[in-house]
Amino acid sequence: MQDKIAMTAPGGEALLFLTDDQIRRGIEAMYFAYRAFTSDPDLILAEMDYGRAHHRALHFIHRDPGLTVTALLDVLGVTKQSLNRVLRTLIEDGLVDSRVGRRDRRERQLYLTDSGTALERKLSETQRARLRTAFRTAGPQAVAGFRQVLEAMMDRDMLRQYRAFRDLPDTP
Amino acid sequence: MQDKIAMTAPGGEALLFLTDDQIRRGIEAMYFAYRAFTSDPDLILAEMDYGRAHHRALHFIHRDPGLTVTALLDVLGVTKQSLNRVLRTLIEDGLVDSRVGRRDRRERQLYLTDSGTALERKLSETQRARLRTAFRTAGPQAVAGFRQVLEAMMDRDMLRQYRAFRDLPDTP
DNA sequence: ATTGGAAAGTCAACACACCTGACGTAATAA
DNA sequence: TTATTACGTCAGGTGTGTTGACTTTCCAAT
Repeated sequence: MQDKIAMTAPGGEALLFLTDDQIRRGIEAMYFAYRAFTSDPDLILAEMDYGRAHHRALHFIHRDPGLTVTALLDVLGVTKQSLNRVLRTLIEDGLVDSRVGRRDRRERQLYLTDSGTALERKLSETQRARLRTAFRTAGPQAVAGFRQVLEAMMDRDMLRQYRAFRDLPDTP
Repeated sequence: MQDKIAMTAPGGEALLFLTDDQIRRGIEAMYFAYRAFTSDPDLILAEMDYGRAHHRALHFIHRDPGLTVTALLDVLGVTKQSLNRVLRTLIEDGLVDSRVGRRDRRERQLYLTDSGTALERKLSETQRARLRTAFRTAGPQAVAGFRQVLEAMMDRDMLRQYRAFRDLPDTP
């Protein structure tokens, strides 16, 4: 059941977990797991003519209420034209509130409305449920390894974004 | 550095790794890691008017040479119209060879040509390099956990596809 | 031998999410 | 005053996915 993961003596060369085949299995694991991971919210989103981009915007606005458009652009890594289309529909539909920046009035600070919060919760709950089950099944040690490997895969920029939010207040 | 992962006595309730915040971090880890994971091949693909769909087709044809269109459709989980557009360009460009099925002459069996093999290798090498580095950094225990959690996240169908290829010959 | 149906391929039309480039407006900073 | 930044928008394009309708090829059962 458990793959044999073995190391020879320190400095050894036969690191079974670095085999080409093991690496290939890692690649496919990423592919299939990510597909499963996005499938649940995709079903909900499709019903309301939204896509993953809407989900991502809701997620990061929820995580850091009051963040500016530029900050959101930065964390998502897309162009402003692309984000704007998504953001406009979310604002029109009353899920996101765009307020003039407090320090700098050029900036727009983004907040979820009540219904925006509700949809974000509904979408992420499906993913949380999946991850919770997977975490429980795999156990704490595996979860630690899961996060270690994923973090080691990230580029520096992404790792920075990933680590950025530890103890932020919910309302600035 | 290392997140505190703790369990109380068996049957305990304070499973820190199942905290809502820990789950959220898991969600973001998936998002950022997958983005990093696909960014390298995306750069290469963009240069040649290809996309991820082309990469995925090349990958699975490489993994299981001679598989039928239906089998590929099944593993990719897309419609035949969608796959066909991709497959047609790959065949036209001489990267994939489509041969009439041996058992059933209605079927098409798919093979990579030499240049197809070369491109698949070029694309996957970027991912393998990233994963190899991440695996080496995180260590064998973490890699085991990484795979355990990802497998636990998959749907049954995907897990079946994922497990399907262990000791297949390269040429049927 | 004819028929039913599966496998494969094709055409059309559409939606979504990304992109580049160019332009305009408002507000801060030099 | 001028330059820069932040934001929004128009236009045009690509890749990937969808439904629906249709034809051709071919195996298999009647």
